Amino acid sequence: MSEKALSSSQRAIQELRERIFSGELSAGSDHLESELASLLEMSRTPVREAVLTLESQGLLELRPRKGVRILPLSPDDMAEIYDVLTELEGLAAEQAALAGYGEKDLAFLAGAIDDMDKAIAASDLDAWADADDRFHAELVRLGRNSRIETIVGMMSDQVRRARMTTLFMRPLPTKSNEDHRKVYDAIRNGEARMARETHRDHRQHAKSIIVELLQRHRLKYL
Amino acid sequence: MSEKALSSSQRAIQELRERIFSGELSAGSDHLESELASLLEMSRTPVREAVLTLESQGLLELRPRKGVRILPLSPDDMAEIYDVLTELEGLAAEQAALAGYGEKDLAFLAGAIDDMDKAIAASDLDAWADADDRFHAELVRLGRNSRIETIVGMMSDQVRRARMTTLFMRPLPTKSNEDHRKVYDAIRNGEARMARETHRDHRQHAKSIIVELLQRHRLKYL
DNA sequence: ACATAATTTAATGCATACGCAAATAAATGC
DNA sequence: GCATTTATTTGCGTATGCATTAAATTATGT
Repeated sequence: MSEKALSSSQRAIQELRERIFSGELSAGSDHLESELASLLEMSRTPVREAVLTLESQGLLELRPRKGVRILPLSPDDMAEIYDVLTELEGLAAEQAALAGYGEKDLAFLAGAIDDMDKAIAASDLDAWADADDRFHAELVRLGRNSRIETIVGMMSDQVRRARMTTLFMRPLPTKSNEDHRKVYDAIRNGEARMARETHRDHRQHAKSIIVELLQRHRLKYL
Repeated sequence: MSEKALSSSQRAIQELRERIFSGELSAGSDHLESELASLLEMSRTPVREAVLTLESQGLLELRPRKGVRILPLSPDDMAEIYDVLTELEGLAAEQAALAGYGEKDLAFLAGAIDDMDKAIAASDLDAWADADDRFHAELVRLGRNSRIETIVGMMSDQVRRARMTTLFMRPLPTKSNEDHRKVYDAIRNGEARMARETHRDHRQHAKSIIVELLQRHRLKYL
């Protein structure tokens, strides 16, 4: 078997991430290093390293003597993040279109789109969100820019927790998949400009929906 | 006086950065944690923290038992980074134009442009690079997206060392400032699309010059 | 009673120590 | 002489303890 004995700091990163996404460590809450250490049943050292890493990824903030604060996201933060995603994924879509991928290369992307259809048919929002993540991650991968992959990954993480909430507040994203298919087709046909602009519009649309939703519900922070 | 006693890990980050940019820690070189610790005259703990931070910023890489490697940049890396800068600064320029800044708000930006002119007149490339940095940093600041500021800062750091080399290999960037002024004017006049596209072209032009320069000189890594 | 100073508390930043695992060198077998 | 095994070294990951310093609390003077 491939039993991978991962180090304590790796485990700390992983477990803290999970607990942040699940909401067990809720946005805005403060936690002492020693508290997290005993929670994860390890010493402060690996926790500290994990916390530094997660800070650089924008998930939390170190406030000396106050503890580690899980960063809340305001509507403005969401807008910022979606703007970054719009630009970088837009470029990725363009580059993917220019790469001249064949059907086989795009099979995974197509699969994610199909999965989203299925999830919508089954009204399974978690499955939809999962497939949506795969679509966006794969799109960026096809763009072949490792920096963009990293940045988009970080930004996606930051909105993951907040999206959980908003996902259940809005109607089923049935129209969303039309956009995805348009992006797919543009990439498949090498229409770079079309791929970029279609995806841009898609993301900007998502941004406005979410930001308005948050503001309408007076959710100052998530 | 404002003597700010900064912590050892802060100092480690700062000093390591300086030594990376100066080339004292050259690209591709490996260094043991203990080696860096004695270099900075502190224990391994703060260097370790600094090294983790710098790794997340893309300046170096941790290779267990091999030491920390100062990351070299290939022409492809430069292309990746410039693509990211193009997109995000382009958006920043657009947003800055939409913000409706007055002359006072843009004074710092104008100052940087003037400094570049002076530097070129004096053939002072270091001063030019410095003013160019200020221009780009200020542009991004005016775009009012803290994530973009952070990312652009990181990407600029990554190319800083490499740019030192290329700067002295190419002709004086006299034309460059025409672009800067066009961007300035577009922002000043609220011409969002113009601001974005002018700046995009500017960055893409810089990208092609540098990448071709590196390839022509067969510089595989910097 | 209020403001300020002194004292205590407690969380962090850092140094140090140690065990493990990987890399290297030495030794043994064929 | 080469390969394989065993010993040795060495760098890293983690734990732990202490020093530092910011915050909280109490004390003191007006």
